[in-house]
Amino acid sequence: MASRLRKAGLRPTRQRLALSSLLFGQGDRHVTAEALHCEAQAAGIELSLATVYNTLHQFTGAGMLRQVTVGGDKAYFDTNTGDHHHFYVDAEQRLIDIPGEKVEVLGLPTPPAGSEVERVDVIVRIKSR
Amino acid sequence: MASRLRKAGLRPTRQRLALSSLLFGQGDRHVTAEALHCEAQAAGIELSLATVYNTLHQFTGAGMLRQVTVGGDKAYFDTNTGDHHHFYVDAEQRLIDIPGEKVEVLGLPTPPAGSEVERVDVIVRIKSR
DNA sequence: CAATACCTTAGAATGATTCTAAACTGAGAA
DNA sequence: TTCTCAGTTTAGAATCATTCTAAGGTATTG
Repeated sequence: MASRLRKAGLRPTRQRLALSSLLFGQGDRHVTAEALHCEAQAAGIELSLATVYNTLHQFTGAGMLRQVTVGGDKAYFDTNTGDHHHFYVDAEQRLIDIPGEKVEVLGLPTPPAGSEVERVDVIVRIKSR
Repeated sequence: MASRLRKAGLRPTRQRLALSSLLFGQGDRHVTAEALHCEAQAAGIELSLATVYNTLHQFTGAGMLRQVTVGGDKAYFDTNTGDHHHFYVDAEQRLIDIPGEKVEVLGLPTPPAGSEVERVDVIVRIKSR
């Protein structure tokens, strides 16, 4: 775990190690800063909300997380950085992964001259019937 | 213009008429509340920012606008409510429409039991090369 | 162990958006 | 026309996620 941080140029501090294990110790997760902070506190880890924000951004910069934007008021961080998309359950403000291999987006125009595609996000907004 | 508002169950007030003409008087537009407010002021229309927010939401509720979420800190409102997608130019925080007819999203899994698809948003994030 | 560059943090600051409560106004009734 | 009232507007306060500041810790290297 520490080596993973070192490889990213980040010192393996107590706080970063703790957040790493919360984030990457289980399967794929979608967390908000606030939620992760609560979870850490509940696990007996003392750290400030600012540190959670810092860490999430540093991990994102290092490619260990991806930020997902769905439009609620909060930002989500996804531990799955591979090619995939999302269902978004509006009523519960919850994200569900959609594996990327199966999905294909056809017919996109070429981007404006001088620019290139960085990423294609597909968000399927769903509501209960 | 007034009839359009009446049809939506909204009184055609001075403020709503003015914002309507700014929004729908030209081609398709992507605006933020702040930007629309500035534009109105520049056009000599006195109204409060709160009214701009109220109006944008009412128009959205009436299906005259669609809210687009790209993840900056502001919300965008799109006068094009038809089937289409977006390029998002991160560096300029600017949206560009992608006509919907050409684009096809294949292979999406069926949504979780009891829920149904409300909308599929495709956002192509582009950066300058 | 000492030096130092990197980290963490409490609390303040920011900025978009929403809320509140009071004043205003369109539209139908009288 | 005037009255009435539900629907509107609004200034300013309040909220809330997020970022900033500056002061105090802590890995790491020599």
